[in-house]
Amino acid sequence: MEKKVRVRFAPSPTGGLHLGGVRTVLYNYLFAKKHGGDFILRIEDTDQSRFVPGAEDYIFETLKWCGLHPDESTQHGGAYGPYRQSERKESYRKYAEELVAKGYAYYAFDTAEELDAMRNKLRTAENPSPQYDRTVRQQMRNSLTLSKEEVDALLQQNAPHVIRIKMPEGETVSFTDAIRGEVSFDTSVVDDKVLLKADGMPTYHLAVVVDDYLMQITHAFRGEEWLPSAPVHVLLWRYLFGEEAMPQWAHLPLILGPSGKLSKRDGAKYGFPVFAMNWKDPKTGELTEGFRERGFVPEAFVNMLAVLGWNDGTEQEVFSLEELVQKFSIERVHSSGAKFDFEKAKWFNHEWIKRKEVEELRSEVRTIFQQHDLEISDDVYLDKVIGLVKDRCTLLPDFWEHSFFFFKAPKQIDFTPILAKWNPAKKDFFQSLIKSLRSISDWKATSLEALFKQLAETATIKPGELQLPMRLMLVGGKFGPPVFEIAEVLGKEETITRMENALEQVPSH
RNA sequence: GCCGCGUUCGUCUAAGGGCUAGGACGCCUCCCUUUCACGGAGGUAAUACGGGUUCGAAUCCCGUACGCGGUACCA
Repeated sequence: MEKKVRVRFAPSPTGGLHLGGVRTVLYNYLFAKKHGGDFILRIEDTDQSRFVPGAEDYIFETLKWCGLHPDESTQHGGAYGPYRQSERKESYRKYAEELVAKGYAYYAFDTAEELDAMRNKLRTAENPSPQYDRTVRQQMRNSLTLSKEEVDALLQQNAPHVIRIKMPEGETVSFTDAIRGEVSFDTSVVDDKVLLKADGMPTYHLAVVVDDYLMQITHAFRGEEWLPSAPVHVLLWRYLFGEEAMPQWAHLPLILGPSGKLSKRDGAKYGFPVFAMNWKDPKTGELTEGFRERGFVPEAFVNMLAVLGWNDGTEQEVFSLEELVQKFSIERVHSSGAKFDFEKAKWFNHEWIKRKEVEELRSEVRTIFQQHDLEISDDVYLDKVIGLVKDRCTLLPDFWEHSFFFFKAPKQIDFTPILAKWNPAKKDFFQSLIKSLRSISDWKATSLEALFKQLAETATIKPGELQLPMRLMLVGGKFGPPVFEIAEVLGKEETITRMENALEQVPSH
């Protein structure tokens, strides 16, 4: 039977999208694509106080860069919209009221001060975080302790209130996690979570259940930090829509930093990015560096993220997005957290730069050069250069140091590496080399090398002793690809010009 | 504190009762190359601890330790 899958990811627009968040989206995306299902993105903006302007656009831009952009058809209009929870506000209250009517939830009128007072009173060394649970709800101001008349009156006059779930006592709630297998909880130790806030917005707990039901979500992968609240969600499904209709869940392991959970701070502290793209918080002005700006190609970023906690069982490590879609399976996702290793991330980028076609790198490399005030118009020449140096570049900005000399003749040449062994015979050699180069018709690295060696033999100088001077003349230092390949790309005119200029500069004894 | 989830080289991982625990990153050595890389060949290094079950345990069970997460009108 064909599987009809609809997965969802609900990024919060409250500040960037860290590695773990992108990976969650990625796994949801891979699973949906593999099974021919829809990949729905829901925007969780029910906490207006934490809303950060621009964050939503940032999330969509990030996913676009990664190649994970949801289909327009599943994101705008369509049968399951709207996709922004603030726009769905009205639909939640109804379900919360239904729960109250059925006796599974209750109104609570406690003020923030009253809640504080309760927690302060109950706090002890053994119980550092007192919960609003079955042991205290009878002492609080809610529809379980107040008379029906009082409750009705309070509701009538719009007294601020929330709706809390009434956790049953002594029940074991369990469900099967696609990664961890059966997980169970004792309801006695779970608190009476708020479902509907005083401002009428749902909390995540109510929203996720209602939305998953309304959007007919079949599978939902989310971070491990949600595991402890899973029993609340199971119960809500049971009370509202029936547990059979509940989506298949998978709780993804966390991505860890050098010391504990990966944080924005780690990035700054250890010098690696933690976001896909640069993110500047408009409220604090704080900038978090992105992989894109650091010089990563999206293929490498996605690849690196995918295998941080998943593998296909073979020894393959480099996967394209298409391959990942094909090979991904949620069962092979690890249950333990993975520490992020920037060195390995760089290795993936190196691999991808090597694998990518020259044309695919063109615009990125052009951007790098522009950052060094170098505008390149000749695509054919640029392509040759990229083809010659891409194997030596780990990050995109490396293209500059590995190829700037193809576009700028060296102004000053450091001759120190060859000075000690420099002599008139060598100078003669290069002068006759220039003469021969002028008349050579086949300007290819192999031909140039053959000619070079032949002339060296005639001059009875070891070719090896002449290659370094040649390199210095062409690029100005001890770096770059094989010297004759440089000459080939540079072309006859430029090569000869550079050699002549350099020969004039060599200090003679 | 309580609840939950985890634990194989430094790191990411393979091995789902049975060969000398395999691969990759990093690091080291050598080869190639009279630049530097790429590439090639080697090397280094792990089943947290203690009990069971079994002819046989990294693998199954129990306990301990450690790590992480949760314990908000945040997601």
